[in-house]
Amino acid sequence: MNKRLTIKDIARLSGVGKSTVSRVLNNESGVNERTRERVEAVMQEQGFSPSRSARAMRGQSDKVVAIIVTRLDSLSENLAVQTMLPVFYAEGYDPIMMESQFSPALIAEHLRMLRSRNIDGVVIFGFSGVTPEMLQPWQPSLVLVARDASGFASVCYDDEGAMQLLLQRLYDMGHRHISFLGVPDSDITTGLRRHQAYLDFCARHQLTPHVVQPGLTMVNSYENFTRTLTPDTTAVVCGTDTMALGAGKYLHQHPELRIQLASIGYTPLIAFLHPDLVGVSLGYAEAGRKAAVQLMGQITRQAELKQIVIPATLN
Amino acid sequence: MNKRLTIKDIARLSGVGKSTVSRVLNNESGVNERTRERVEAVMQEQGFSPSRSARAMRGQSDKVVAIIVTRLDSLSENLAVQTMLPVFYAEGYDPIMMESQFSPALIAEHLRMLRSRNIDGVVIFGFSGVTPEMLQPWQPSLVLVARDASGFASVCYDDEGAMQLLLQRLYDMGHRHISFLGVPDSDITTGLRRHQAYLDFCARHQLTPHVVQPGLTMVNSYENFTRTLTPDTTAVVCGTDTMALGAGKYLHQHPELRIQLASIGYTPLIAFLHPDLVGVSLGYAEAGRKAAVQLMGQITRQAELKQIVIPATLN
DNA sequence: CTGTTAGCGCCTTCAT
DNA sequence: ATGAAGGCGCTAACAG
Repeated sequence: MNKRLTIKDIARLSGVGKSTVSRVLNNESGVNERTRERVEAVMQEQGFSPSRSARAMRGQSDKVVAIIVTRLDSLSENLAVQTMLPVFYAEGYDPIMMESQFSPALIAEHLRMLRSRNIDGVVIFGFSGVTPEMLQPWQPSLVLVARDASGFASVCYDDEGAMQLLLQRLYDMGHRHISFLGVPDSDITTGLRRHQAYLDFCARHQLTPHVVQPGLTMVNSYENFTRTLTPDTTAVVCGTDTMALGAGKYLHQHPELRIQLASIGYTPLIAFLHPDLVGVSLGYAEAGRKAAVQLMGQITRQAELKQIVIPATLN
Repeated sequence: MNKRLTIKDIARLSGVGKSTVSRVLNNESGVNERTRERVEAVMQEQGFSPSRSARAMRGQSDKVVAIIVTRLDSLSENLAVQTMLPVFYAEGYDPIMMESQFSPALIAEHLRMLRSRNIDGVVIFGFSGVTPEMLQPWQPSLVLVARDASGFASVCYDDEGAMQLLLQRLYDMGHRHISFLGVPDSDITTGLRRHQAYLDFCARHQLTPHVVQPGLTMVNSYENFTRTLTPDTTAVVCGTDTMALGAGKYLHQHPELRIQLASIGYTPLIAFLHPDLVGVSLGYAEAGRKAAVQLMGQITRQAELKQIVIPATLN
């Protein structure tokens, strides 16, 4: 590892002082155009890049942000992270990743190590169990995704809107007996909110609700699918695409049942396996981008702590 | 943001000199036990943690490694990354993530920015297109996953072994006419190697091979499934679990075909949708852990550049 | 406009 | 066993 060159070297090589090099580096005004060009040329040809640690020490920030996902193999979160990375890199920030595994204790531990690590900001994918108290110290430099909490910046999905979109479409298709196969209410967003939106729609349109909330896995959904069926049922809305997969398997095995399936969450897999399922997309990519931009705003420009809602779209 | 305390503060608070605090911090020998305890107590109660940037500048490393995945939403890579993260954190290294999107150009660009960023090491998930030349500068502090290259440390899956395992099982079940539905040979590992292993097995057991390699997507596999069928065919091995999903959809739609499905790659989803598919696991979790340990070894202990192969296991 | 001079927080001789 | 002093690469006053 030959020693990297420093601004001092660049200064010497281009016959100027260190500070001038520093000014060029930071695009500061007040540098002779000729000098600037000369210095930049030298930096180019030497492939010079300033030491982050040194800059970090002088200023305050390491230019590092953390992204805490619930699980690395969560498809929806991945789609969001995918769009945040470029935003962070574009602003010169390094994103480090951590997994919370749905454990508040782990979140707390991670946040502790992040503080000692002098991180600039955090994006946290929320879940039932993260309390505002534990996030408090990070409030100014934190963006919550998929959950909201008063006083915190957040990017949320429009659960009500998504369910509304789905049901309206089914209604327009002529369905009047639509069952709900969802996640238990213990999960605020994927469970309670979607459940509630379903009930609301039914009330508004004088439909008789029929609800089953067996759990959140494919197996839960598969094994309890029959419970969603009344003699009149013509359509079933699933709370998540995972549940739709469970329901879909049942329907594949019972082709005689002519039930229209619908679900919140539309993945390539679902589209492939169940082409005529009615799905809404929650806008993960959009959410990721917005969250990253919001965090950058908070960190670099003291932007206000907005609570953003991503609109859902029918597929 | 109240300014963090420094070793100077700790020194003052515990009535010793900066250097003593530094020694305690680094567990250096030659410090009076009493003094050490006192200093440690103060650090504890003040919740002190040294500035990484300052240490980094003072010659040590930033303790940052990069993980370059092909795509964040690759399930197999996620499973591997999942096990590497804890290893890195345990050694005090921060893992930053990047996506190559199967683009050699992107890899090159990332590596360039990583060098300027003064990263300590890199894990790269390989794919056809990454050439040893572009990796050369990182050779001592690089671990390749899913590909190998002479002179580089790597952690690979046992494609031949996996295929062998699969075919042997089918053979033991009595199948003598087994078709291969795989990825094109342009992909060295998931395509060529598995294809070759299939041919080898057929030759050894005097079976007539029947090969179809339409592409790597579910749709490719679904639309070309019939081409795998000869009048005698009783089983089909799929090169990847993705292809198995395509084949599985076709079979679900044609229950009259009694074809035994098998595939390399065994996911919870496959297990759920096709319980009687014969699958082998490539050992992603194991691979991730090994890769991380190997990289740490190279960085902190100049460990030799081993080429590790993870054994496949039948499910 | 540009060079000089101080440090930032830490580690490392070198004295004590 | 411990403290004082110097310097890592950079930025931010302050002079010229």
